[in-house]
Amino acid sequence: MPDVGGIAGERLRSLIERIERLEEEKRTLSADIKEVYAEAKGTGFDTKIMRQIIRIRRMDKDDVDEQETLLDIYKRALGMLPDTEPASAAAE
Amino acid sequence: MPDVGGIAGERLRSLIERIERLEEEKRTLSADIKEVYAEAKGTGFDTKIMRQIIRIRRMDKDDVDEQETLLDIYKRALGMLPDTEPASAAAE
Amino acid sequence: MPDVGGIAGERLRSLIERIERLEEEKRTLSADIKEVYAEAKGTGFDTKIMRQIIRIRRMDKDDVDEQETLLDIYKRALGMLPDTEPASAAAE
Amino acid sequence: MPDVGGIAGERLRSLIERIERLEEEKRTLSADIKEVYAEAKGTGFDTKIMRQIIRIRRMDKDDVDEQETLLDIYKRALGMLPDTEPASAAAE
DNA sequence: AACGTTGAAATAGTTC
DNA sequence: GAACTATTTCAACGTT
Repeated sequence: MPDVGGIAGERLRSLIERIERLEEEKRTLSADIKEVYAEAKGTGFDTKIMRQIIRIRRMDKDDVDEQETLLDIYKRALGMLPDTEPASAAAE
Repeated sequence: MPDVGGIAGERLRSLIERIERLEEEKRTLSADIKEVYAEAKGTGFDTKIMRQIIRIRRMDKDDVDEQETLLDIYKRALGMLPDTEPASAAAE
Repeated sequence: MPDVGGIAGERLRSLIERIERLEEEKRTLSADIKEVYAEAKGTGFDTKIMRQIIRIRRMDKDDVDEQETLLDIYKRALGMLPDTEPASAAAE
Repeated sequence: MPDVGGIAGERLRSLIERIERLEEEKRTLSADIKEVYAEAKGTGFDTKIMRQIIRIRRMDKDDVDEQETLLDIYKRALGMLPDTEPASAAAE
């Protein structure tokens, strides 16, 4: 650690508090998700199956994302995209 | 599932999309947190220790007071506390 | 898997059976614990509180000393501890 | 709770210590299982697959057990077993 | 007996 | 790629 108790202490505190805030937001979202599942269950849906569906869709999406990344690489190699911009900027 | 393909299908889709949106937000926050840790590391801090501090602070914050009263009765019965002092006095 | 159907098959079976035996023993112990709780409940004790006490005693026993030294440095930097005292002195 | 600090205290302590001993044994078994998995991994086996196999075998066994229970019920209904004894007399 | 809650197990992700 | 940590999932338990 660079320094104890001085400026570094303040810096560390700031970093930690930023993380704690972000984690708090994550926890809120987790609670929201839990609520939606509870609502779904109350309506008669099987949440275990829902979880599976969501997992599958996420994996499918990852595959698609991966494909798109590859596609961009090829496009760029072919001069179909500018060299300096990220691929996702193309949709802006 | 209450009904397949009709209104229930729409309802299910809606629930799943809500969850997916919330999970996407969570992923964004996770990425943010990761960034802060990377920044901290770049400044020379030990991220492993930082994680421990954050964990400890979180546990400290957890409110256990409401059940301590009952617990004290049992602890006292077990000799884990003196008969005459309140629980919180034990650490003084 | 290193080899299918030959020696590896026997090896695999042996490993799996060892695990299954250990898990069976675990299940027996869980049943024993459940019995003790049932007995306690029959005698008039509040098993929920008992579980809490057991959890607390387990946590108390956990050894965290080795990492406290490093932690103290950081905690001090965060103002969570006085500059001059060791961490362990705070509980004295 | 029946009584605080007197005989009940001793009784409670005894119950808790019995549970703690059983839980300690459980923890030992868990560690043993972990070791076996580590050994398996070291030999080149895929532990994730192993876990699946063990789960499947356990479920199959549960099915068999359930079948046997049903079988007993039918047997009893048919007078092939005495009315007053449970099928698994060994558990008495 | 269904519900929510909690604790353990498994998996995924991250770091070294 | 191996170990550790964090997250997620699954099962058990008490409760209503």
